[in-house]
Amino acid sequence: MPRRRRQVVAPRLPDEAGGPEKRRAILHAAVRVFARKGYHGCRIADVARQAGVAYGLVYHYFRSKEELLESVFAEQWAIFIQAIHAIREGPGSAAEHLAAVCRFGMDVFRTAPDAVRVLILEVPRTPDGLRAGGTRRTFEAALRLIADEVRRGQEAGELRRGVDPLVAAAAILGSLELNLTAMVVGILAQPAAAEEDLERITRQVVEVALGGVLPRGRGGTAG
Amino acid sequence: MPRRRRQVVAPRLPDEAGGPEKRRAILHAAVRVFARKGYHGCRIADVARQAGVAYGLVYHYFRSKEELLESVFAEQWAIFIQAIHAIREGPGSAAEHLAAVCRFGMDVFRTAPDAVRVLILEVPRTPDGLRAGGTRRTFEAALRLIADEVRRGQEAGELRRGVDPLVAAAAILGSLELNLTAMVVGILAQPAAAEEDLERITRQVVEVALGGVLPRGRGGTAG
Amino acid sequence: MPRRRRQVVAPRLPDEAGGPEKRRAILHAAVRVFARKGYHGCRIADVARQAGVAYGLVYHYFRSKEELLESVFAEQWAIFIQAIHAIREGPGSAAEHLAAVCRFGMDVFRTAPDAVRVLILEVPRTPDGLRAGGTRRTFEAALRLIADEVRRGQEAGELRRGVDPLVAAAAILGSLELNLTAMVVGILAQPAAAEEDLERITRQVVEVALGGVLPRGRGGTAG
Amino acid sequence: MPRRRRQVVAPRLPDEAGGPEKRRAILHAAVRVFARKGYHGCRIADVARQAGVAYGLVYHYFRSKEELLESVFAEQWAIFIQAIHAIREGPGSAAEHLAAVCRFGMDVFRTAPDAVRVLILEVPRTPDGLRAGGTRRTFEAALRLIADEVRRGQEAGELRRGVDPLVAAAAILGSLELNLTAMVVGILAQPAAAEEDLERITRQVVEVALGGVLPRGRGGTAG
DNA sequence: TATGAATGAGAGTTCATTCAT
DNA sequence: CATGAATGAACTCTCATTCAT
Repeated sequence: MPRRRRQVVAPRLPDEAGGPEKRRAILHAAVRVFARKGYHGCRIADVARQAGVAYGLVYHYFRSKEELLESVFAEQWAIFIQAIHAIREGPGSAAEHLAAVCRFGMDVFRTAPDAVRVLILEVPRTPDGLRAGGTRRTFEAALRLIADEVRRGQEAGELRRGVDPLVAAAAILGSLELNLTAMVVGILAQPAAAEEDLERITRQVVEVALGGVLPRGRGGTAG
Repeated sequence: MPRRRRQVVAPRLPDEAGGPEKRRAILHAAVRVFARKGYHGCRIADVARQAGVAYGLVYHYFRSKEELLESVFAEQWAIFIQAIHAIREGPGSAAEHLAAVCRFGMDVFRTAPDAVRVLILEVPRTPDGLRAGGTRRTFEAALRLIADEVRRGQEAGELRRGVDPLVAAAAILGSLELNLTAMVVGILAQPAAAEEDLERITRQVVEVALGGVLPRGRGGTAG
Repeated sequence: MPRRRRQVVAPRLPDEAGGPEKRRAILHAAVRVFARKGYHGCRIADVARQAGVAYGLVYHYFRSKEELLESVFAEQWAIFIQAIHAIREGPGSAAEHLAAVCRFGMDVFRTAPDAVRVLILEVPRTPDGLRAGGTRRTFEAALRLIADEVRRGQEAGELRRGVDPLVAAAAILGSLELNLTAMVVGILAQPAAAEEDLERITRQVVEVALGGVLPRGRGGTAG
Repeated sequence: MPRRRRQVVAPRLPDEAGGPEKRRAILHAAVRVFARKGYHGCRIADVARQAGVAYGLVYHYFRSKEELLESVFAEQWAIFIQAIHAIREGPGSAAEHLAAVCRFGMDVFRTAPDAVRVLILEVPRTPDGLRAGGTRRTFEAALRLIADEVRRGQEAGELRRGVDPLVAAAAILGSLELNLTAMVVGILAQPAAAEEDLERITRQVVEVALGGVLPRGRGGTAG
């Protein structure tokens, strides 16, 4: 099996969203502040100070604190979803695509741990969290996108059949997420860890997320 | 493969440990209220009203709102960890043990969806969340417990070697958690769903969490 | 002038007020706790703990926290007023009587600094303080008692005439009080200071309170 | 005895130093409210209402209720200390200076009884009162300033030697304070009293504070 | 007498949001 | 666009007081 993974990753973090410079400064500051103090633990004033803009300007660009978080979330997930799309349209099998998705997530953590921190730990804290609103829709969209890729793989005979693609997608994303969480909170290696450590963990996460823990060739499952 | 899973499960929800009756009422009410309105979205008054006690009594038993959440968390996870221990000491292979753990998580959701909701969605939102404090320690303990079981399975030759047990444990718990999340937020079936739906999902979650999505007998991994 | 002061002092601190033992324990504890943490800075629970009695017992003996403070105040001032009476009825001139009063105040501070602390710093903090209620009446009574002694001295030709006895009384008590305050807060010597230091300060306080700062034999006043 | 006292007084109440208009309004309102209901007996809402500003604005300018009281205290004593400095640098003997200080205190009471009420009755009741913090330092500074003037008088031979200047200073301020207290609580004349009453009391306070109650020409002291 | 769990009004503080400039 | 003073509702926590035992 070829080791040419990078060719399907295509991360290319767009280093800006739309809008004027100060708006981006606020968004960028929000990521850092949310990551450091948490959504509920920070004040609009903190974001404004971090962005180097006046208090009131935050409200010029965002209707409310919640909308600010949603914007952060939407922007980050847009990147993630965009990456998934790029990967899907790239070469490789469905399994390779899914692996590339995991790999991309781990890479982003290496590059921008704050953003991952916010996505993983803070986003569900918005007043209605994943229960309703744009955040939930975005989350569901990502899940279905992965599930769709699983289905394609099943149809192509590359992936095991008989598993609900949605369950499989949740398992893959969940594996990725909890491993990221473990890194975020310091149970696994920190983002500042040595390159090879991160690389090794990444490889294992991909391996387990897709291949499970059971030995190859073993018949049924454990349950 | 035999279908005698229940023999290793041994859930036995203890009717909530120590403390006087009113204390337990408050704890129980907190689970419901946190589940319904979220930790940040509810007031102590809501908990007191739900418990049918006076406002001040909450502060008679718990130092602060945060401590109340931590107590809920500790109590719920104690149940989960206790179940893991019981499962480990029961009969069956490591793989069966891990499967039983997943199964137990899904069962609890069926029995007490509010508790799962709080554990999954609310706990990480305490002021310091998983970053520090007893909550983080409890989380890490559970993770290491699972990892230990994985290691035992690897040593016994029942599970694939070459995978960091901690990574594998995070993958298993993450699969479980995100599938539960998907159910909690309604993307997958609700807890009120038909028995057979839940049973089917449970089986699949276990299957994917442990066995991955790659077909049996296939050699390496996808990445 | 004779140096036989002690003969007119007759302090004799009654080491108990009426009521059962536990009541006295509470009163005694209140003095210590009020002295250490202040009336508004302490809770009934603190007093109960210090007294070694149950929470509710405080309310068995005292109608309210305020009544507890008033009881402390009344008891302490009763001692002070009783001493003034004893001094008045003892031998010596009016000036000697007044000096003995000051001396008594300083002596009590040496013996029971906590009690003085409460009288000086805490009593006026009761909800209505010196503005109304029994506390104010007690304070006024003491002031008038001193003023009366001044008047007697003036009539006997021992003290300067032409000064309102009430003003003079306030001046004497004020001198005493602010010197005690300075000691209480540590600007002057602490109660733990060497005997001779306290003795010297006491002598000077008496001297200045009664004799002023102007040199003897000088005609009018400075103003 | 010359009646030219006013030349050394130089009160000149600065119309309350720095800060925007609303800040001063809050400070001014705090003086009135603290004077009327006491520090512990009033709520921030009372101050805000009295100042005609919104609740939250109090916290925009002052970190806490306690800081508000400290600010009131600091501002009032700044005026007092400034007056003492002005008096010291003005013409006249040390005795005249001390008399002018007493006179100034009495004058302020006539002009702004509320401020005096707060200084006398409320300030020591802040959580740590005179025991620690800026309040205690300010108090000590004033005391030492007076003591210094006493020392100068002693060195110039205008005042009796052999008295600790600090004790003498405490006696003078104490005389002043307790006479003010007696006026504040209504035992002596009210600030609304006739001019001549206040003038007479003022004269007597000065006379007693500096000259004591012993007759002129009498040798030793009473104690 | 004695206990301490139970009560609930009250107040300090925070901070998202608005608005005049 | 930009600013930051001004607003006030909301909420946590405290603690004096009551009461059943």
